[in-house]
Amino acid sequence: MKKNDRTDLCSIARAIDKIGDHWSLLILRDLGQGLTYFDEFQKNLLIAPGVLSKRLSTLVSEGLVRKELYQDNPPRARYVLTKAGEDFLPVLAMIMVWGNEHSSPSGLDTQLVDKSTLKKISPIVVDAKTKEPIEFSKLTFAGGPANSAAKIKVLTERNMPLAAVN
Amino acid sequence: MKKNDRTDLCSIARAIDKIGDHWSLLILRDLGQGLTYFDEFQKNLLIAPGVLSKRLSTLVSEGLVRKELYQDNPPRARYVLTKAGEDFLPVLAMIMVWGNEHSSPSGLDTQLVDKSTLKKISPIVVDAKTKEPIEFSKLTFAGGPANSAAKIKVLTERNMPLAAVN
DNA sequence: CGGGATCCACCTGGATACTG
DNA sequence: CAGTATCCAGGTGGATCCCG
Repeated sequence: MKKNDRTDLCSIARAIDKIGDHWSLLILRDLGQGLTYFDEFQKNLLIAPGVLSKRLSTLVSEGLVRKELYQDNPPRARYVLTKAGEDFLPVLAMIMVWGNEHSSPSGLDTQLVDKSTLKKISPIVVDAKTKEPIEFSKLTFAGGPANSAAKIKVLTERNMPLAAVN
Repeated sequence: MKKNDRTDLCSIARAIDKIGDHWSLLILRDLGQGLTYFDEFQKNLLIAPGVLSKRLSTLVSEGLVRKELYQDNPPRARYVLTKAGEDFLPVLAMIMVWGNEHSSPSGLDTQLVDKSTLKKISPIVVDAKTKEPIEFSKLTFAGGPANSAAKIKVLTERNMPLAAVN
């Protein structure tokens, strides 16, 4: 896929262009579990060091990960999630839910738990206002105030709403 | 990445192996918006036909999409989401939320709206029981009843919980 | 309209070795 | 420990043409 091609059209496409890579998603998952050192990622993911290095620096430059040098000589670093990185964890949580439902033939092997109580958390997506579970069959993605000219063209051709009403 | 490598370890990794591809995610997004014909995807995504064909059949074989022949001669088909495919829309919704927050430099151009009222929906992830927003900093991913031997090894080495408590 | 078949350039990951 | 450097194979996407 040619990067930066449709990045002006849709925040979903932009987000996918930024983090929609297998390795990046798995690294973010591990960061969310508290892994911090280059070596830990490499051992856990069985990823080639060069690839890991590139993925980490991409995540850093995209603002999802912060690299902290905790020692100068020799240089040692740890990686932690930024706010933007933490904000991505709900996506991973819903991926987990989908995987548990539709891609776990031998049973449940991944759960979200409270660190201190170890109680299980079951994430669901609701509307912020009503707290009602969202029925996706009744919804659609629309444009917004900042529609680009190209997006307005696409939406109009497809007879889709240009923005939400109040 | 070698496919089917760590697929026995974690439902997140399995899910990502199944649908964590740029094109597949964008196709699912379009399906969620009601696009149905090969041609529509191709025009909207500017994707090479061969690639689109492969992605669609992968999605079909993975059970997220159903291919319906609505005409025999010449053969014509439409593509629609299955239950598993619809269940993936919450993931896309949270990707949209992240993109709107962290990857929309020129403003809001993608929103989730009710098809009939055009009112805006704001998706958030909450715990199914308490309906409280999830604080991801307090959580971690744990194992589950169906942990494989390999996963038990990893969790133990990292001193992580093997499963949730009740 | 709904794709299948080809061809090719390139990119990317894997493996391995090495270094401060 | 924390990467960088190198090399290589092959997979993948884009482009194009074609067909019922």
